[in-house]
Amino acid sequence: MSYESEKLAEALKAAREKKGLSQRALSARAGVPQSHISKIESGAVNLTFSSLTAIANALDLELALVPRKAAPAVRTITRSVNDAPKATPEARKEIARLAKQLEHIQSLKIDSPVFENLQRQFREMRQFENLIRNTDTLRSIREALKAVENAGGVAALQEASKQMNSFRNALAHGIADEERTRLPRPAYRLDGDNDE
Amino acid sequence: MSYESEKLAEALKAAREKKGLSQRALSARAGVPQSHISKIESGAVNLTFSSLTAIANALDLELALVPRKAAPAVRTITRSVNDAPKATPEARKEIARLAKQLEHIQSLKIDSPVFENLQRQFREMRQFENLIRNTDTLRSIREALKAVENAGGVAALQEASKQMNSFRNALAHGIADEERTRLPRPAYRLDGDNDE
DNA sequence: AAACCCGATCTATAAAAATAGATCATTGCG
DNA sequence: CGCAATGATCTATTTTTATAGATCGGGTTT
Repeated sequence: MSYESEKLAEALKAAREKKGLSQRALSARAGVPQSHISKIESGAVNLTFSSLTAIANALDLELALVPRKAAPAVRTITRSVNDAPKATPEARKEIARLAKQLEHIQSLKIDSPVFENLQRQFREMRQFENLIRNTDTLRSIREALKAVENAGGVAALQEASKQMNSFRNALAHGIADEERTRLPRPAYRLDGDNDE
Repeated sequence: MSYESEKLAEALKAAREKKGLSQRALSARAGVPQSHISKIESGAVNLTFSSLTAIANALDLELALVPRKAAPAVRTITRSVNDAPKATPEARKEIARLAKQLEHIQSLKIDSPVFENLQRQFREMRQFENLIRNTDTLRSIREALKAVENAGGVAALQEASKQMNSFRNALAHGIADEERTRLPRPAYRLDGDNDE
């Protein structure tokens, strides 16, 4: 296999893992069999354009043909986007557990507005999962959710929701801090109003 | 055939014609039969990655997988290269001065990691030199660098590096910003039709 | 007219991708 | 331990690409 296709295989695999998708999950999104994704990621096939775009699309990637002259600039831009801090494996794992727990509760058909709210908070919290440095709160939330099934009922859901909300807020607040230090204000503005 | 592959076909054909190559000439360069290139350009075929890279290579194009978030900026930089817009004479002049200044500092054999970092930032910044509209920051950086020789030392280097980094980021961000407000439609994109 | 180059279109064949589906060993969790 | 999910690996079948090569009509040049 060529150097190019090895790099492609690695890039696709890395992108998939970064999004926390399994091969089967990606398979469902992209409409490509899991067995084929496995082959692609191992560099065993010379995939077609349609497969490539289907998978790239499912991974929120775009395929671009860039002039060689522009390639370095493109790499710089891409890296600046990719270099956002990465979620720790522990955080990812804990979030996966939580997601599973929520699925389970959903299957119980509780149908409470409190639960819907909790799910929304969970989704919002996940947007900041890269910033999670400590999984204690997540574990605590999961503990609270266990009680839903046993005895807690709606009260347990409310406790979990409360914790989820403050956790999400804490993360969101943390972002602003980090942004400020990671991208220092230019001493001299280029021209008028830029972003933010 | 899909929308994406039609776009790809058009992009490849346009790139070939822009370079003034016939299908047979490209065929010789890329090692792909002319008949196949004809089929590809007419969108009659779902080409494989190896064919795609062979042809793209022969056309001085590079295939890039870019995060959707970075795609607008990539389109802009691509177009800015294709349309061959030139940096303003002032920007070019100021960059030349800066380069000279850096060379001079290099000759002083300071050998600090801060300086190496600065040089890298300078190279990355230059990739966006076509977008510079205001040279104030560049002049400010040069001022900071003058202090290196006199009294500033590494502290001056750090100040320059900090400014250089912000400037580069501002340029890269400015790209996306401009795209978002001025050009709702992409110049070309290979994978299109998604919902969202 | 004759000689060329262009891109599109055919034939025919070999090689490989894509697909559906089952299976397997490993790992983590209850 | 039992159960579920993971990625890799098979089988078998269908579809498609990739290739070499000839050919065609349309232009252009000599």
